Amino acid sequence: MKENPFPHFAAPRSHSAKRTSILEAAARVFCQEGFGGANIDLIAAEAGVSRQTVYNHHGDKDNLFLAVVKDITDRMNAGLFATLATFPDHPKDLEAELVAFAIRLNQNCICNRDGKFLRKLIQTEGERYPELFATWRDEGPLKTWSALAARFARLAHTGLLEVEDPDLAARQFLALINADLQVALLLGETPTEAEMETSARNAVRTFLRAYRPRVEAAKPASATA
Amino acid sequence: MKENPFPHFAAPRSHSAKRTSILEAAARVFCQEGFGGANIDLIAAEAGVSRQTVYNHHGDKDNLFLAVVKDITDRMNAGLFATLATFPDHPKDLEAELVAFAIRLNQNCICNRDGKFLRKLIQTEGERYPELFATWRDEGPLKTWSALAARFARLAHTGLLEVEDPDLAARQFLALINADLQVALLLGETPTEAEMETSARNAVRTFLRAYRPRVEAAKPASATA
DNA sequence: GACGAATTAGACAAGCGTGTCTAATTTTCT
DNA sequence: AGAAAATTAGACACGCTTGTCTAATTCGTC
Repeated sequence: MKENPFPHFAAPRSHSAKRTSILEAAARVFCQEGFGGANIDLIAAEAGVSRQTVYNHHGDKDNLFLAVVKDITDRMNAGLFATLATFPDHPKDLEAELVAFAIRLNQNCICNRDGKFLRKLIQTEGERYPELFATWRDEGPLKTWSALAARFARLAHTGLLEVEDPDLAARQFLALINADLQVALLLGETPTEAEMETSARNAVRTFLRAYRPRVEAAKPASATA
Repeated sequence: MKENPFPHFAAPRSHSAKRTSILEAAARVFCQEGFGGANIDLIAAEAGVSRQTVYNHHGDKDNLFLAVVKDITDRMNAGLFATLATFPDHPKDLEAELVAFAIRLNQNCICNRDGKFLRKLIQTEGERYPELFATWRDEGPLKTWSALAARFARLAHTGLLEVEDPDLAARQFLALINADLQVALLLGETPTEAEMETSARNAVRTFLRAYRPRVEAAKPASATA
């Protein structure tokens, strides 16, 4: 059925690949049906695996669900911080680079498959597993906000922005980024690239109108950087 | 078990009151468990009604679910437009009145029980009943945006704001209002009044910094009004 | 008080989903 | 090739849920 081109090197068919496959299928099904409506036979079928194998890998349904959430939150947080690392610390053109950053954030974190899944799982099962998602919140959004706030504070320090409360600025930046996408996201739709770009452009324009220094032009960093 | 103080006047015990009671209980259970996990026995018990009565009023589970969604969306939209009607069209103190309006919006529409239920139901079952929630979107958010946009356009016309795209301003206003509450809402928590007030204040300050006329002071209304 | 309609508790069949077990097969390692 | 481990299909028991049905009871009305 399948020839492995690296028979010596690659064990990755049976065990770990199946594990991944199960987690992905489970994520899909849990998201579409909710925990109560999810069906292990269906998960096994979508993963191309027998039901027993699902039980072998993750004891029972609860355990499988926990594994799915952990898997997604880990990937989500990794993507989040990877994208945060691309924040324009020394911008030549602040507006354009913030727009590009906002687009990356939307594409790689908020609007992608993991983002959609996580949002839905949290909304659906958040009250059933409070501590589970409390962990996620502390490790994900809270740290994201601090990290983003620190970047804005630094930009403020160089005079490019005028920010009293960097944490607030970070939250509002993220809120504005999604202002145009909220309903689509709520309904589970995935915005087009054009929509994400427009949304980012609108958000950054308003953000900068609110947070750019008001009177005298302070533009020291763009040349030195 | 229960004495009716107006035995002549009030028939409203058997039929219509039970109907309401069932819808409320069903809303609670559908929200907590999702459609798949919801249990009609539990709904009947929470409504203080026998299972058969549930089936008498709404044929089957699907029908009951549709009735619940219709009930909530109707109430939600009514509350939304009632609150929109309190928009400060002729403000003495624009910032303070916008803050008060934002608080009303959050308290009466976004953070209340119906708002929470609707958000969760849409997220949970939106893909199962696309046309159902498409109707909601067209009747609710879309009309809300237009209405709010029209108000902002009017304020811009009087010179109190400087708005190029009123629809965008409306979307961003709503996004900013929830910037500080997003995670709590996602997790199904209900923010305290103090949190809602702070969130509203922060939102309006930033909104006005972005949308208040920039250079020459156009402040005709505050004195004349 | 009596009638009719609604409600109730409970039993019931049918179907589905979980989780276990077994025996046969495939895959991986030596 | 041969041993050990993982995977598979299928059967199975068990419990839960939906939706129907019936007989008894309550409620509102006349």
